[in-house]
Amino acid sequence: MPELPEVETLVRGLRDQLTHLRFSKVAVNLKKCVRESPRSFAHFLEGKKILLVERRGKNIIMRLSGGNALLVHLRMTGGLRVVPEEAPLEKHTHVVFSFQGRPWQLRFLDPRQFGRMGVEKDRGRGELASLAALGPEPLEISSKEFVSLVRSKRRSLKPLLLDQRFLAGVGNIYADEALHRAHIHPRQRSEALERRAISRLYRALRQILREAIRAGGTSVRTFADARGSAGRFQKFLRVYGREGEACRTCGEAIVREKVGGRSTYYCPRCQPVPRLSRGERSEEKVALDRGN
DNA sequence: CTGCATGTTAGGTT
DNA sequence: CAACCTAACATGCA
Repeated sequence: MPELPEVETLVRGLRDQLTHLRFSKVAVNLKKCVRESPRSFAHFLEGKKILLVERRGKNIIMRLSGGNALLVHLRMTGGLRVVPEEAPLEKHTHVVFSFQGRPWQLRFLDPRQFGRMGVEKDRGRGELASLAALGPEPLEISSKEFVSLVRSKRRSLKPLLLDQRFLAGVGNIYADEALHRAHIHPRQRSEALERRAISRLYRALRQILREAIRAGGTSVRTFADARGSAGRFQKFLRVYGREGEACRTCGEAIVREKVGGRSTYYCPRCQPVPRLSRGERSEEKVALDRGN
């Protein structure tokens, strides 16, 4: 499940191998992966040069000449690999890019077929319309901005962290890991979070993301970098996927629970249930008095 | 066989 | 409008 650190890992590998290359042939085997018709997609790209490879949230952006860009979103199980052209086509290979003067290919694989790509022209200053709604990058936003951003919302923290309009790039794994490191319960309401706790979350989130990038991402199921190597951050996960196992901080059993419709792992001792504010307590009391 | 997992979006409700 | 909920997508795995 590629989130910010996995996409960043992939982008770094692609940047090394693809910058300055020119597409020679683009073959689309599965129509729905590509926003345009396979013909116009391939025709558009063939002959174009890759100027830069970058990341925005969980999106991969390959900048081409004339303000054009190839955008790729891996969703849940998508992957990009650079392989020798003679390598046998792996199952679920849906798009194959070849390059002028290079004996290897870039291949897009995706067992679940949720990943999407498309070409797009920017609206000036490199701004891409399909990325306009994304929130700030967690590794670029300042602590001050983060505090006011959290304060501007009235939601539980877990679904808030997963909302790409709030912050770009955080997914289920790193949301849980950051909340655990910051000692904050996933159901804690953003509007009731004190400044010190918001700062803790800010630091925890950034630390986790940086460490995960350094480890080459987390490979829980399928993630691999551009050369096909797995990440190493799964060894450092403290809560994600560890239901029933001992918390590495306090020994308590890690709990799994749905929050905002998503599986959420946390330590009930390190991340205590948020204390209700005065107003919420009285509402609770009214509900109890009504016989709930 | 059943149900569940992931990320996103669309659609509807509160 | 903001927040929230559910379904849909396709496949592999327990």
